[in-house]
Amino acid sequence: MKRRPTIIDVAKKAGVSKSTVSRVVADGGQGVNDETKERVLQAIDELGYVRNAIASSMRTDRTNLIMLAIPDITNPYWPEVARGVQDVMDAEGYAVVFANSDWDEERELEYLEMARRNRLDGILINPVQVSSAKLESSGIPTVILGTREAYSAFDRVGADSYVGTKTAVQHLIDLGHRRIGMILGQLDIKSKDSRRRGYVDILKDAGIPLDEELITTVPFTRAGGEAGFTTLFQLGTPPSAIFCANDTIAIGALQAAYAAGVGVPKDVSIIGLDDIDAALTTNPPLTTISKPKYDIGKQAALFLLEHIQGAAPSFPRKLQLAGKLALRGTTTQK
Amino acid sequence: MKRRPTIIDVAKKAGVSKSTVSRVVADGGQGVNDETKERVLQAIDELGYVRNAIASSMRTDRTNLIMLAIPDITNPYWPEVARGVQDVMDAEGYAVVFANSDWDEERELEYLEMARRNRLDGILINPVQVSSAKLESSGIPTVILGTREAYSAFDRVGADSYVGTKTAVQHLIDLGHRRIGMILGQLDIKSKDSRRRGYVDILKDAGIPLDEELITTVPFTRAGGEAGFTTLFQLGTPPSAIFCANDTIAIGALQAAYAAGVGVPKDVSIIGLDDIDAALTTNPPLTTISKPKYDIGKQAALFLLEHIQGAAPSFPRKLQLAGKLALRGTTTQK
DNA sequence: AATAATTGCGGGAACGTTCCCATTATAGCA
DNA sequence: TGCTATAATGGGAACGTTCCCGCAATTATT
Repeated sequence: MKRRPTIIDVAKKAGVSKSTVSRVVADGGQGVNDETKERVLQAIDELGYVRNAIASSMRTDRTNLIMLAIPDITNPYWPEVARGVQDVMDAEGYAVVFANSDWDEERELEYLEMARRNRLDGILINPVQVSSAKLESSGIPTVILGTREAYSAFDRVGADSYVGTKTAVQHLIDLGHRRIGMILGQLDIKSKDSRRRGYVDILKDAGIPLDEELITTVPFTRAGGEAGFTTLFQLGTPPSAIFCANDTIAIGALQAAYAAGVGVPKDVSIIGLDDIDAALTTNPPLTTISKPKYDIGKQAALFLLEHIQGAAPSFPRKLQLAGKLALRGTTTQK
Repeated sequence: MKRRPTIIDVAKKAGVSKSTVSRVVADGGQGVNDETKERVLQAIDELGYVRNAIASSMRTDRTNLIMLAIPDITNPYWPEVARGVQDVMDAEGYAVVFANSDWDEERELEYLEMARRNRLDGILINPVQVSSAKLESSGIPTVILGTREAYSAFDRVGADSYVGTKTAVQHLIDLGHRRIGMILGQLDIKSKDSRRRGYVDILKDAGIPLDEELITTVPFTRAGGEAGFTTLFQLGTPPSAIFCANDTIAIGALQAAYAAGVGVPKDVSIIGLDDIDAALTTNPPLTTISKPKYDIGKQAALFLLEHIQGAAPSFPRKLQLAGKLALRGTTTQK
């Protein structure tokens, strides 16, 4: 294995000191006159010198690497968020390490340890079970994806599910629906669900009495959506419209309706939340609240850059990006 | 900023040399007796020492980092491949940096440069335009995702689109179809298309004459699929079945059929390639050839590990994983 | 019992860069 | 003209770990 040229080799060839080469390579030539700089760049070219970021990191304690820790990259919500993160960080010279927590605390902790060991400059995480204290004690700048109150000590960026839910249910009310079902997704985390609050509040605003039997809770899967639809349609008076906690559930409900010979949107309107890719491929295409996934990733990355660069305010921020109604084919007037 | 404890601090506290601490931390205690090892581990615990992987890398020239370079993480084909890569590398203690080439050579080259600068241990890449010579000159162990002949000097892992196409068209033939259309996807790369070869060969095997007007080429988008369907259905004698170059095109064709009042599968059977998530959400669910995306990622990662560990054979390997027919709702007997 | 091999441990040097302080020459100001 | 400030450059040390060789003690072999 041929030894790679170092800054010392470049210095010798250009007839300058290693400090001067470093000034050209790391500081863009600041403090070096143009003639000297040219000599150095030429020597770099002739030798095929490639800077060693590991050695730089030893001295600077900066790696230009961050971690994006999410539950699972194959979940259709996350690739677009990831893309927003990557585009911002890439433009600033950072590389992004991806980690899948699989909704498991032990994995979350292992990745935290990896981040510490590798001296990563920052962490973007959609935490599942890891405690806020553990995140803080890593000593690495961290921004939370999602807006859970358990992490209120950190900057948080997420979608506003409360407002998204209200928008969705308002859309159904505007279409004349009064008997509106809701299929909630079940999480391991016992959190106060913003979707439920949004639904309850918008019904109250509209003067529609709350009927608990119109609310059912299922796993966040398509099969869960199918089960939820079946439950709601076995009621004495089924709902004329259903709000689903996310698109995956909504697609399951849509498929269950088709299988049961219930017309969508003719007999029941269905609306989701998220606007994943598949929402455009159903028949009819799914009406949903579109979460700005790319912008969530982008904004979280911008917050993290501020922390890394020491420019973040000392108080934690909570940024909730509003979703927009994506009116397609699964909702219609009662 | 409090200085973090180093191996020297641990050595002092445990009453041993730094070499002994290193043997405990890096070699699992090999060459250190149990009593000494326990003293070192206790000192590590009390001091909260965290190993510095950057310093290790300086000495070992190993980072335990690899790069996964793909065109775009938001393309529904790639998250599952990525997941296969991550699960294998994660289990071996490697972290994975993700890169999006956006089908642009300049970006590909920039990421290669980043990989060199950061002394990454390996590269997994679905190359678009970057040359084989450039990949070789990086000096970093590299495995190709996909099986393009332009990269025959490297180990390659991909799906067998030739066999996949033959399987799909054979399925249509078995259902009695003889007038079988094909919507091909257009790439910037002028490659000999294995899908086209598979189609031509299987028709010849079945004694069905090739009719060029049954072949149309569109962009790899849903809109492309719509346009391709429209073209084929404007023929004097439309096909009774259509093979689509990937699921995204197939979903577009399915939507165009619905919009044109053409029944699927009653009036035309449609089959895709890939088995992306959305294939399960169409109505009817898409019959397709399921590429083993997770296994492609996994196998490529296993090859890369062999290269990193110096255990790879000196001849390049080409591994093509067969797809399987996923029989759903868009194909039926003529 | 003597010699050879193995085990356990320590200290110096290497890895490749950045930072800091010192020196010299040049430019600017009183 | 003399003094001060600035620009350009160089060399030593730091960053935190691993590797290598040497030494001493213990175990195994002849």
